[in-house]
Amino acid sequence: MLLTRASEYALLSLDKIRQADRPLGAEHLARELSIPKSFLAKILQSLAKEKILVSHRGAHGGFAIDRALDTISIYDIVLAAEGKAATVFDCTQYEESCPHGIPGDCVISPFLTRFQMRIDLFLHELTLDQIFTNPKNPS
Amino acid sequence: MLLTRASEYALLSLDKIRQADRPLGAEHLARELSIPKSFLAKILQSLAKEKILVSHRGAHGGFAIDRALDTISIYDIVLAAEGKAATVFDCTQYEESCPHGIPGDCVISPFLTRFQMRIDLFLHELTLDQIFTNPKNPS
DNA sequence: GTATATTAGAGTAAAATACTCCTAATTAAT
DNA sequence: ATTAATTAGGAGTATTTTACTCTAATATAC
Repeated sequence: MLLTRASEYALLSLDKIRQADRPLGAEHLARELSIPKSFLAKILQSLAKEKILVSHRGAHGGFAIDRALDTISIYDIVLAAEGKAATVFDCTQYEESCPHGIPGDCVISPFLTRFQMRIDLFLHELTLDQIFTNPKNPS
Repeated sequence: MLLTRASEYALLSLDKIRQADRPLGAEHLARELSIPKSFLAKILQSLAKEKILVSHRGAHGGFAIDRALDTISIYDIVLAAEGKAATVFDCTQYEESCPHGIPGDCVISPFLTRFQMRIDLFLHELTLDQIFTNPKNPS
């Protein structure tokens, strides 16, 4: 799978946070979304570290969004949540056992590069405001 | 990662097989590509089962392609090699712990579906004859 | 009939994923 | 100031997936 639960949880949390008018705590979100609390906390911390969220410590603290939603790409969210970019296939990871010897320079490399570029483009162009069906404008 | 070594090995093998004028054995391919033999054998078997390759048992046996390359999509190759379709994120796998209760029906489902469709389309449209740089027409 | 192959199924080792837990550090309210 | 609420950080663990191996059976060319 290209994405893991970290991205799923990040996106579900961001949907709740964007609808709130105050910071939401990790525990609150975990309860509302039925997500393990300490796992979610880690993910929210990652999002904060990458400036997708702002975190407020202490009582009445929590996480909030202080950027325009159309400046936050899904690419960045996934990158932050997963801790690495979503890749089609990472040759460099198998450096020791690359059939061709030089990772990224075999007959399938052009295909992999093209495929990866498609995905990156899609995720870069897509922003937070685009992916959720707007609750203010229901069917 | 979206793809695993199974797909990598499948594509590398198919490149060799398409260039050969006789069936190539698993052992031969494994040696030439520096791929573990019994693992590659499994993958080739899967490709044969899905009619991407034809296999010939016994002496002078091996694997060959008896279809036009432009009728073999990368989608089918990946499906055969991996034993399942390449998915962005499979909610149904986590059925028991879906935050929303009904897998495939939450706020991120439209995004996931759209993303998956893009990938499927790309892999479906791309065929074996398109991904390799043609050795008969070098730079 | 023997050497050369694929086929089938079960089993295993290593790596990635999906978490937990504990101990700070920080801040709001009292 | 003290306390309660909350994030931050690091280390550790369980489960699942990936990436394989091995053995026995079956088929084929010569």
